[in-house]
Amino acid sequence: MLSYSEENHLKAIFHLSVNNESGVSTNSIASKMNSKAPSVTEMLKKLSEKDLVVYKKYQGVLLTDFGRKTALSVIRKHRLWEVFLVEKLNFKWDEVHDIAEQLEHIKSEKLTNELDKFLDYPTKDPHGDPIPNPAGFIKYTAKLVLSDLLIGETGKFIGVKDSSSTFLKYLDKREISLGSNIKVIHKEEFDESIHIGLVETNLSISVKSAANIYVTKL
Amino acid sequence: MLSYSEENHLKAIFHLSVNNESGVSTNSIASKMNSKAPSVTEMLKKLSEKDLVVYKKYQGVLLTDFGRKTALSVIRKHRLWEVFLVEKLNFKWDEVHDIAEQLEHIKSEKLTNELDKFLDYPTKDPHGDPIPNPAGFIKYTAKLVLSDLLIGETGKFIGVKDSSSTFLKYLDKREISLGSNIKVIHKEEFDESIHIGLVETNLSISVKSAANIYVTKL
DNA sequence: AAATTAATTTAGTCTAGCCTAAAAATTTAG
DNA sequence: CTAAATTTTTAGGCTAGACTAAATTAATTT
Repeated sequence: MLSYSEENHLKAIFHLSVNNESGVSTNSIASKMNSKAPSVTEMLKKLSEKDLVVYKKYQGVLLTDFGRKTALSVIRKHRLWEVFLVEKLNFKWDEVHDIAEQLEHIKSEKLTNELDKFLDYPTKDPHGDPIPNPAGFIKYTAKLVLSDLLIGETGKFIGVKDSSSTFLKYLDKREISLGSNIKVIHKEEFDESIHIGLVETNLSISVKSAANIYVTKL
Repeated sequence: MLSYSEENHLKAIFHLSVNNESGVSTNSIASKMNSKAPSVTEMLKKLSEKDLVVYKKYQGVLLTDFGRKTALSVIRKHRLWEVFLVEKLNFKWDEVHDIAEQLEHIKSEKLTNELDKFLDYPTKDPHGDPIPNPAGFIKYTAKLVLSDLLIGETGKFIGVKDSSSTFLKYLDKREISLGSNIKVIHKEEFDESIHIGLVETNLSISVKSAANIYVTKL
């Protein structure tokens, strides 16, 4: 039985592994966990004891298959609960993260699988992130960021990179929502802002925003 | 922000207060919590600091209004989640307790209230226990135990005193379920067993069981 | 390649929550 | 109304998980 802290560390390592095939650093984990390096070192020793990670001093850390599966089970729960909150309890996509952070630690396989069934086996959470299946398999969708589209190209908005409540609320205000088809009309050289067409309406957003919006080319 | 342990102690004190208007003993709390007296003493000091209980050494403990409200908020969540598990996720009434023990600590008033709405404002949990309203008000129903009914009297089964999974499964097997109308046909003097009529069918149960079934006289 | 800088680990401390054993207070009984 | 029994509290210890400060290892720079 893993503690919340152990599960959270596994999750952090999982997310950091995406860009760090060779090993995740102690500091990067500490920064993601809002803790300090010595706390992480101590935890890595414990996770290593339990065969959840492969850890050698000063060498960074990587998940074992078992650790990866465990992390994915937590992520699965997190994302299923997010769907539940939005689909069934009228939450907005910017309100669900903190509650899902709590719910993801509830221990009951039956609960997770019944929830999955109740939600009719969703494949994406409210931010467009894929939901792992019970075996820990994740179906990744090819994606690029909006700012990578060229003028004249159109993409379908399929996810956010920055899922901060601030950014999500901003997207709401601009009426840019998951599933929208976005066409790049023009790129302003001066301030690098990007003029986009949203089905019918045109609007302009910053490169920073555009770099946080995942799209698939149409 | 209260810890799980603090919330659990408040809940235990609340439940024990029902039969102990004058003050709940350290040992009784320890036994309900599956812990030891010194751990309870320590916790009582902390809860007292936070004005959740009134505690004087060697004198037993009672909840303050604030403590009572806090306990009821936890109980409310516990029972709402139980309803959710049974009504929406196909759980049986004997499977929900342990999961609700985890879910009851999730912190989000909005979540609780939206869940309440989603479940259409249930007033009882799957074991017949009343669900406190958001203000912490509980509507108690007059009830007596089945073994208190006299021969010839009929009662409606409205709750269980012993909600152990063993007993609940036993009731399932005997096909005695919440809402059944139960008529006492005969009481066996020899072994004190009670013959009851369940709408049409007649069956016999032990006094022990009958003392764990709450009914209202019809 | 040595020296400086940065990252990581070790050492030692703290708090929450639990425990056992011993002491103190209260209750019960003779 | 004392003496024994019971209950409760205190004292002291343990573990998990966090921290700061110091030491060590690795990486970078000159």
